[in-house]
Parts: sequence; structure tokens; C-alpha cells
Amino acid sequence: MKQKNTSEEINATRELILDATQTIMLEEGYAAVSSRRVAKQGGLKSQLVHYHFGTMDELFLAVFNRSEADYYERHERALESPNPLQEFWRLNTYSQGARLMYEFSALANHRERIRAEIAGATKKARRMQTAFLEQALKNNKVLFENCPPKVLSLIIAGTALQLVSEKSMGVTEAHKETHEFVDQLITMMESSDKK
Amino acid sequence: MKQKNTSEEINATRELILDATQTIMLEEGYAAVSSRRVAKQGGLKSQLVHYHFGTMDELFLAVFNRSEADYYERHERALESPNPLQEFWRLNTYSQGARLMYEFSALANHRERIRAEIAGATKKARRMQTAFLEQALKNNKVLFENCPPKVLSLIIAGTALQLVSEKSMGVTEAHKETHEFVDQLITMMESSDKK
DNA sequence: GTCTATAGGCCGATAGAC
DNA sequence: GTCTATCGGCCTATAGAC
Repeated sequence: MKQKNTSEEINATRELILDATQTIMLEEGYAAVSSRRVAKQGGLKSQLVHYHFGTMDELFLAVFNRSEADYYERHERALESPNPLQEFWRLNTYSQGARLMYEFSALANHRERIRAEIAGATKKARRMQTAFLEQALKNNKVLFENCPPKVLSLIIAGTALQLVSEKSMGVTEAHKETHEFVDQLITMMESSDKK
Repeated sequence: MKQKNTSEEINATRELILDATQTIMLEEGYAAVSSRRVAKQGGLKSQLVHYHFGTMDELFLAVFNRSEADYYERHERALESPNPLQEFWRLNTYSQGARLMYEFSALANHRERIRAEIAGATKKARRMQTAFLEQALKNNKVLFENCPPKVLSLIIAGTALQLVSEKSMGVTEAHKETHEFVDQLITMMESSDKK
């Protein structure tokens, strides 16, 4: 076990770099990310960032892919819970994941190579959410008779995004009321599901 | 009229710099803005940017304040139109203004000095929209009996943001349906207003 | 108000030793 | 895999001539 550079160690360094990058994106925005700044955050040399990830584009993509996988896992768990709608809403307003997604969306406008990746993930998430909502709302046709599930999915995503974006800059007007309104809707829907 | 540097000329240079900055923010994101890049876009020297605006923070704030004033003016005009709800929705999904706001929100996370300004403007817009919706919905209590106007304001802002954000990266799934859904709601509401 | 020149700093990325 | 050293580039901002 004295052997150097086991795959665990390699992986640990990679994860350390990914964590550092993510922390900077969340706390200071994507524009604050640089190989030197990431290295400082992780307590290592900036050349290691290039050694493990090559270009900054690839580093950003690695952080995004990890976060994407995390979202899918959470989404699956939400579906299996006793209160899937409630968990679904929690997932979409889960600050860290949503704030990170916000940064990546802004980054997409700045880095060509990132755009396709984000666009693909957004489409996939839309399809997953739509399929889920179709199932969850089948007993609630009256409440949303003219609102297709895919539209509801977009509205929910947008509302969650707005809440997260405002919260991150210290604006919380109408947030309490919005959460209450959504919780009330969810309670109504989940109780009618159980009939 | 041969006198140099009239106030019109000074103003023209300032506006040129503001325009150039805004164009870069929209086309490449806030992180692409630098005094050199702005100068190149506007066909002048980077030192002029500093002469007219001092620091980059002040340049960003000047662009933001101009865009904010533009929003208030459009908001006021929307209220005076025959179909205020429709114009209100158009204003909030007006690509350029909304995309710019999106960039500023992301920028707020990166530049301390910008954050307070954006937060204040967001609060002010929320209050204006809420007051407008309270008036516009007074004949539509049944449709939104449990949704306070301030909550509806947040949901509308979020939905519009989501549409604009996705469109800017080439995702348009469910956009057509969302616009149809909203248009249908607005038509219902504006016709019941006229009863 | 606009020009030239320049200080001083952080950036991405690579080369080569160990 | 991690280190030291370094290239060339773009950045903000200022000083001083005109």
C-alpha cells in the first residue's frame, strides 16, 4: 500500500479540482474560475488542473457532467418517494444544483463548446419532467385542463429558477407566498392521487 | 458649429460605448466584456472607456441603469395600451431586455458592487408588476382565487426568464405550447375585463 | 476629449526535471 | 503525477502630451 498514485489518489485529486471549481462558480460566478484560482481553492498547483483536465472547457464540462448525473440520481429518488410531487419541487428549488445550473446557462453564452452540452441536458430534463408530470397529474385533469404537462414543466422550472436567482442576490419578496402557493397545490394534488 | 467636443459629441461617444458593451453582453456574455473588447467593438481606443466611465464596474452600472430606464418606459406604455396584459407579457419576454437582465443577474454574483443595484431594481419591478396585476385581475378572481398577485408576478417573471434563457441556447421545446397557453389565458382575462 | 506609452497583474498552456 | 520555470497574451488603470 506504499505504492504512489493509486487510482483512488488520482480520482481524489480530480474530485478535489471539481469541488474547487464548483465552489468558485457558486460563490463568485463562472467568470471567477481560472486554473490558478481553482488551484488556490484546492490547495494545489495550477498546472495540475491542466494535467488532469487539459483545457478550461474540459474542466467546466467535467463539473457539468458530474452535476448532471447527480440531478438524474436525485430525480429518480424523488419519483420513488411517497410524495413524488413534493420531492420533485424540492429538487428543482434545491439551491445548490439550481444555482449551478444557472451559472452554466450563463456560461453557455460565453463558451461555444459548453452550449451544446447544456442544451442537450435541458432537453433531456424537460422530457423526464414531462413524463413524470403526465403520470402525476393523471388524477388532476380538472386543475390543469388546458395546461399540457410540458408547459407545466417549463413553468415550474422557470419559477424555481426565478426563486433561486433572486435568493442568491438577497431578494426574497413574495418567496414565502410562492412556496406556500405551490405547497398548497401539491398537497391538493397528492391527496387526490391517493383516492 | 466648428467647435469641437460639443455635449452631443460627448454624449454620442458615451452612448457608443454603452451600445458596444451591451452588444458584447448579449452576444458573448458578460465575461467577454473588457475595456479593450468594448473599444474594438465601438471602433475606438480602450483608454476612452476609462476616461468616460472610470472603472468597469461603473461601465456595467451605466449600461444597467440605461436598460432599467428603458424597461420602466416600456412598462408604462404597456399599461396605457388597449391590451395591457398582452403588452405586459410581451415586455417580459422581449428577448433583448430579458436576456440582458439575465446577464446582469449572473454578473451580480461576480461583482459585489452590481448586486445591490440589481437587487433594488428587481424589488422595484416586482412591486410595479404586482400593482399592475392586482388591477388587471380584479375581474378574474375565480381564475386565480388562491394565487396572490405578487406570486403570479414571480411566476410570470420566471416563466419568461426560462423561455428567454432556453431560446438563447437554442432549446425551444414546449415554447410554442407555452406561448399558446399564456395567450389563451390572457385572451380569456382581457375579454372578461371588458364585460 | 483623445492620443501614445506604459506599469503591473492574472491568464491559459506547455516544457522538462524528478 | 507533481514539481519549477516560463512564454506570450490580454487585462485594468494611469500619466502625460496635444
